[in-house]
Amino acid sequence: MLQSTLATKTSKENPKDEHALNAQLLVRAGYVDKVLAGVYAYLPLGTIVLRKIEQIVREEMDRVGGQEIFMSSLHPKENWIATGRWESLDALFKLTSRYDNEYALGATHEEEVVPLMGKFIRSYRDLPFAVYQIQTKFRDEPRAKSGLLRGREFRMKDMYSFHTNTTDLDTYYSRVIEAYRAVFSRLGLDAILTEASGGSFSKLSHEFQVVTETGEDTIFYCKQCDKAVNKEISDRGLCMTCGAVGAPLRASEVGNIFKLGTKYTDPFDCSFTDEHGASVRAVMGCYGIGTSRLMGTIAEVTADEKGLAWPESVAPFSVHLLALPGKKADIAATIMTRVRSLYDQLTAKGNAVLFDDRDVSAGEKFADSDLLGVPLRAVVSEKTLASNSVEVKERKSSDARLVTIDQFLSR
RNA sequence: CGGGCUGUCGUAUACCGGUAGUACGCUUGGUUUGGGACCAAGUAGACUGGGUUCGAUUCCCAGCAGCCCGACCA
Repeated sequence: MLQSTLATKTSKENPKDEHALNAQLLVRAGYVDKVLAGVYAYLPLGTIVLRKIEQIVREEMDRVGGQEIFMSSLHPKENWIATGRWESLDALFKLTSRYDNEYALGATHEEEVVPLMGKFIRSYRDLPFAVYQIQTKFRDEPRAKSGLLRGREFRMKDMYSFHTNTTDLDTYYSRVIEAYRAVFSRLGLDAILTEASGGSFSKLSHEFQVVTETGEDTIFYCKQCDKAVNKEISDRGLCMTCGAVGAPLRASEVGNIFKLGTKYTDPFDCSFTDEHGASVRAVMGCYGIGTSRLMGTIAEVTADEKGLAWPESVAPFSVHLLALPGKKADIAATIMTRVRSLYDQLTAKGNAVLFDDRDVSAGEKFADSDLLGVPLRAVVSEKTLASNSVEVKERKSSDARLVTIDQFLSR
């Protein structure tokens, strides 16, 4: 799109109410805007990035047989009473209507998905299956912090699998681990499989952790096993596999998976009839990925002192085209004609191009380009046109090179 | 939820118990144009509620909001 028509602008100043790098850069570059502590609005650029992240997650969940659904955010109180979490989950947002009815805002969806899918679980022939959704979650966090890494309203993919027995759950659980690896790999992240506490869900769980100082978790990483253990279950940092002492690292948890067993099928009596005619409780697993936290984490770990630097897979555009028309009116007109034509051709070939056609200084265009973090920058000026070229530079590289327009178009 | 810090033009900041200044932004005009250009003019501000005081943006109290540390959490 044309940068002159982009609905947002960049800012030179860091917002004073943001301390975390991801939030400072995302706000300055106009990807998001803070609404409340831990609550952000997604602007045009941020919406594209979030959507690209969620599409990658969606594709990998589909690949392991997940069926996408979309549950409600407004929940009946009774479901949360049934599991005891109306009282025990401190972070649950509760609200009272003008008719004095009480509701919960969805902090997670076990209380919804079990009664919902339980309506269709009758026979062992109906199992296994997995359903997932990508949705906004609400958690009344006592302390929102670190920009997009810990919000009170945030985006999450949550998948729930239903099985006839724990062996079948174990098999599927392993497949999801591989699906998660694929997600993080496509997002350009090095996510470490980490053994962790199951919290209120189960004895143990697995997390995927991305190493960053802004992260809230401390993990002990074992190089030999390429695995880690969360400090919450191992104060001494011993590897759960080989027993070696791991290196302590700060990390951001971008995924978390649990074997729930019958913890949630019990209270809702979610059962099926087995081959022998007996009624058996269904067994569950649940699998979360915080997609808005992922956006913050990617921003955080890829940024440099000049700004954001998105990996191609989630970047809002693949090419940032800068026109530097210069001061001579006749030459400037020629340059703008040529660069508009180049923009049209790139777009026609399916490139997502951000075209800086604004009438601002070259320095401002370069600075904005670095801040926005589009993976490839292409500059057209009097100099480059003299050799019928564009100057190309990867955001993460400091070397620019001249490439002929034909080569650039056929890259 | 405990502890600490902070609330001033759109943004970032300064000063002050006596009519609030600077920079950026924005508007207009002119000069500029390969790393956030320059000149001129204009634009716009003290979180809310109490209290002290002749007078409060400044001091005190409360509320609200934000940030940081801790506890908690995807």
